Amino acid sequence: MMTRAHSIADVAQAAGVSATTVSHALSGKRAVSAATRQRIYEVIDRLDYRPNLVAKSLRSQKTNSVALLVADIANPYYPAVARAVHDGLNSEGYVSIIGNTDGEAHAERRFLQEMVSRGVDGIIMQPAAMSVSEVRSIVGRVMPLVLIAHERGSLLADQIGTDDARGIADAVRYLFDKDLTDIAFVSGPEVEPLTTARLATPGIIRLAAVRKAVKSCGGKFRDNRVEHATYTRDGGFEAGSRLLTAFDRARVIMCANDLMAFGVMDAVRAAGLAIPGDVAVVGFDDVDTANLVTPRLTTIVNPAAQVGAASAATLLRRIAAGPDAPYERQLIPTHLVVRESA
Amino acid sequence: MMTRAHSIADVAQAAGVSATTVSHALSGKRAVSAATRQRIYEVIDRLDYRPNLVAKSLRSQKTNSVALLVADIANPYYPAVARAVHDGLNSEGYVSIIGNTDGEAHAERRFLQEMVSRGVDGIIMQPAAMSVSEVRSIVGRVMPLVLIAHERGSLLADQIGTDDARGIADAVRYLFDKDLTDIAFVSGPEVEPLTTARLATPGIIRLAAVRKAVKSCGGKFRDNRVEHATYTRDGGFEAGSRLLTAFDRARVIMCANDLMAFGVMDAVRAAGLAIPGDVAVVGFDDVDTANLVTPRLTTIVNPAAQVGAASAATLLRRIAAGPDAPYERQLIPTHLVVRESA
DNA sequence: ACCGGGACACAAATCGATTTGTAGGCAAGG
DNA sequence: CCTTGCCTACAAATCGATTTGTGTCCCGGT
Repeated sequence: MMTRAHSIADVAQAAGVSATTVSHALSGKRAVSAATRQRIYEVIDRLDYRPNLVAKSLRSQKTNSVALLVADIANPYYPAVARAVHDGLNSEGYVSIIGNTDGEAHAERRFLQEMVSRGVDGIIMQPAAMSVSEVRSIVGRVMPLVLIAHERGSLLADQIGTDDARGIADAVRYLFDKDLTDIAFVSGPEVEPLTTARLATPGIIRLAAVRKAVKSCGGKFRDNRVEHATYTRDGGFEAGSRLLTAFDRARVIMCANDLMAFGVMDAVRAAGLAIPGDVAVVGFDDVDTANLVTPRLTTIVNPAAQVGAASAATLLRRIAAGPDAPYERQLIPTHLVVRESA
Repeated sequence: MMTRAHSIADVAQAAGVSATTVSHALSGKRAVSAATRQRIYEVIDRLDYRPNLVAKSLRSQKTNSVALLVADIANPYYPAVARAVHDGLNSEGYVSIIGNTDGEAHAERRFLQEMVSRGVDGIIMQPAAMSVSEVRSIVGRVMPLVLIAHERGSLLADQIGTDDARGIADAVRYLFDKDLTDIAFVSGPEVEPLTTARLATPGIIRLAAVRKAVKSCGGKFRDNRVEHATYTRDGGFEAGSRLLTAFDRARVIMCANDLMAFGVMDAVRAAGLAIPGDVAVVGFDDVDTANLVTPRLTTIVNPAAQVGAASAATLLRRIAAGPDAPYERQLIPTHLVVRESA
């Protein structure tokens, strides 16, 4: 027999009071006599009554849920972000609905639509294929929205980004101190000329940071030292191979992420060269694995957990402050961690 | 000015019809004349109307959402599971609410309660601290529930497990072929005697499988070759060190997971020994990193994506079939992948 | 001319909670 | 003795959609 869950009306009837009184007993918004409250609690226990949050949400126009949109939760970087977001919001009573977009615009759009329809109280998103203004046009002006992004222009949402330039400046200075001044860089896939709409990719941002850091150290960055590749170990292997077979082979290679750095290390070994003796390698992100490979990877710490925590905290502030408070932009610092590969 | 989102009533008014007609035009449950439908669609476009899914859920008693409860999404194993679950359910219109329990009973209980109150249509859970019957007592008999677990006893829910014994048998046979018959095993933390209520831990299950495999290969498993440790790299390091400093030092070490295997490899190196020349090491899980360490780790593939996909598929079947269909139990095979460490 | 049956649209009930208006009972104060 | 006000509890409206019952109009068949 399909006994449906009990409703507040069942409780009211069993306790010999009205639903109103039960509601007030639970919420405390109006006084209920001690005797009545006692009776209600007993009935609730006995029937194992649990309030229907869907009904509550409909009435209160608040779902206590937020959406987290990332490219791919199975990537090494996102789980730490997701975990921190989860913890930050959970303690305030929010649950997280997670969406994987694979960086595809239509998936991002579909998810945003769906989340708006579901009435989430806020959205944390790493936009991959959509412009900020397009995101806003879907979610509306008042939806609390935190972007995990590097956007420079005018703000249409709160933003949490990482200060990639800082860690990169550290790294470049460190390399210069070791007299490794002719730095090569493995960036992300080549991308169509930046429209104002689109966000810059990590590869582009980090390349620019290297350029600037080299210059400010008094060095000279050579454009033929840049290789483009996919953000994978294979991409790194190919880019690394090209940098090593050139007539004037690279002696220091920095990479836009750790996965590529692992591929570069493969390429160096395949060329029969030593790390860091012949070629020094520096990564970016400091995924768990960076500390496990041999030699252990010198890299720049990209603090995923901090990004997640800051995103959650900012979203909560936005929900509390309303849509008219000025947008926040926060930069999480990055820093170099020296291990064995450079 | 705070312009609230449009409701079906707004659409009806603007189109000069009743809300009923708009609903029927959208759902197709009853006929609506072509002209009227056309007009309604235009208004919907113009107002950018999107149905409120909370209201829909209240009426239909279906939220098109499922909960995924794991110990820690930031662990290396779960993201792949989560991703597969997400994909399997998303294509059927479900969203996933994710909960991290850290393996703590009270967090598991709290989350289950919350998800029931939120009216999720199903739950996929890796129980860590709760017994199955306790889980059932919270979620109720009719809630579609898929457990990612190894439970042997009577079924109270659908179960997806991995056939750890199979990959372990492969591995043991492989080692015996190389004449490595005196196998040591690094298991998980020592645990109080099993109550019938509690589920067996991976460490216990895998240790038992090794014992059995050794016996069926005609070998003899020695109990002093077992070390207990936490499922971490540090745990593996300590357990490995103990196995190596013993008078009769181990020459083959299998581990309950890859992280421990990495720690064991550290210990072997710290002892100045070669892998696999002096000591062969075998892991379990095949996390991404297993293929990145030096030497590359020989391990047993624990197919997280398959587990996730099977969980999602099973949950969908359960939702379709209702609570009275017999429970399913599915074992995902594991297999050995030979690389360099053994 | 009458009846049967589509086709089409609307009103009202429903899902389960919250919130507001109101009313009865009782005590204190003028 | 009557007013004022507090305490307590209930009835009804509300959130936004779906679903069912009902009614009207119009066409074709006899």
